[in-house]
Amino acid sequence: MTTGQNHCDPLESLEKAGLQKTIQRIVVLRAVIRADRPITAAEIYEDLDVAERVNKVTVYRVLASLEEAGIVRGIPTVDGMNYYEMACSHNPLHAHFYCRYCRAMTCLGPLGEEICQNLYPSCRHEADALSVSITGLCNDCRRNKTKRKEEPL
Amino acid sequence: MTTGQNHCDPLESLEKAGLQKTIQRIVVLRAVIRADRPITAAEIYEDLDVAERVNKVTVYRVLASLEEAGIVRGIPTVDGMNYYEMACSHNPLHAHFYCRYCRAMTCLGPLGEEICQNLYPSCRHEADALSVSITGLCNDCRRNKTKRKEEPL
DNA sequence: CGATACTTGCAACTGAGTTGCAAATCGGGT
DNA sequence: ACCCGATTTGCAACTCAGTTGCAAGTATCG
Repeated sequence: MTTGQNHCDPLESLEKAGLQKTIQRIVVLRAVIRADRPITAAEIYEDLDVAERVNKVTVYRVLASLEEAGIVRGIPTVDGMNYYEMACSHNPLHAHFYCRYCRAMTCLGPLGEEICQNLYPSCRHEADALSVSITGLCNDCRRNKTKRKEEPL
Repeated sequence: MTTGQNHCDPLESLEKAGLQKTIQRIVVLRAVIRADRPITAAEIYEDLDVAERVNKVTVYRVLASLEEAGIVRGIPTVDGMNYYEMACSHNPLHAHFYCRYCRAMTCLGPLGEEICQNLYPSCRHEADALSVSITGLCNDCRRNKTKRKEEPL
């Protein structure tokens, strides 16, 4: 589940959301699209080359406005970091895998209709987000288990 | 899903886990049991009366050792806070509801067998935790929507 | 182009959680 | 019951993701 995000056009998304089309928003949005997997604000900031430098604070603010506009989606992890992905690229109801060692987050694909049907009714509140996350060791980290010096979180 | 945690005995749990039975660990463990819903380290610290004062740092360290020993279970939220609940009180696979306004977390009950069966196989990694969390407004906060001055996160 | 509302960058701050280290406590062996 | 090494605690200082206030800059609309 790591393909097909490139049909999301930054300018078009901002237009539709009624947000001003600033360079900073376009740069951040492009970084999220380019990543093609959920990434953190810090990763976005570090991945920007000198030409498209954007202040770290701005990255946070842009992500917040993009999330509020429904353009990106935030995903929290066990260690309190927030990851962002394009909202347009998936069904809002899908599961993620988070490696507690290398801290990479991958998408496991959309949840089946039956699963969602089963989860929501049990909730007698006004729900607006459903997040399923599986934590553990990814294949790479598991393979390198014996070579590692430090311990996972 | 807020009952039946009191059968977890602090001393017995520590004994079984092979952890030293210090006052601090017992005090923190009692606070988690007393809460009868997932609570944060800060809440635990504030809920302690003068007689059972434990340093804030110790609360974090105790929770970490209790989690590692499998006595309590940590649950992350969208705003990066960690909630803890007794591991013995539920099936490890259950869903939580988190109110993005009052930040109270409640348990929605265990996930059905079919749901878990559906989620795990899609994951080709070494999974050790499955967390399902539904975020939104709880009934109290929804009811008071019109009265509120500040906005939810 | 010019007015106005929104956005950015900077610096200083917040708040959850961590770390280093000396003092206190636990618990197994005698 | 007491001693000693191993573990745990408290304190203070730190880290680090994320936020805030504010002045300067920029987008958009007429």
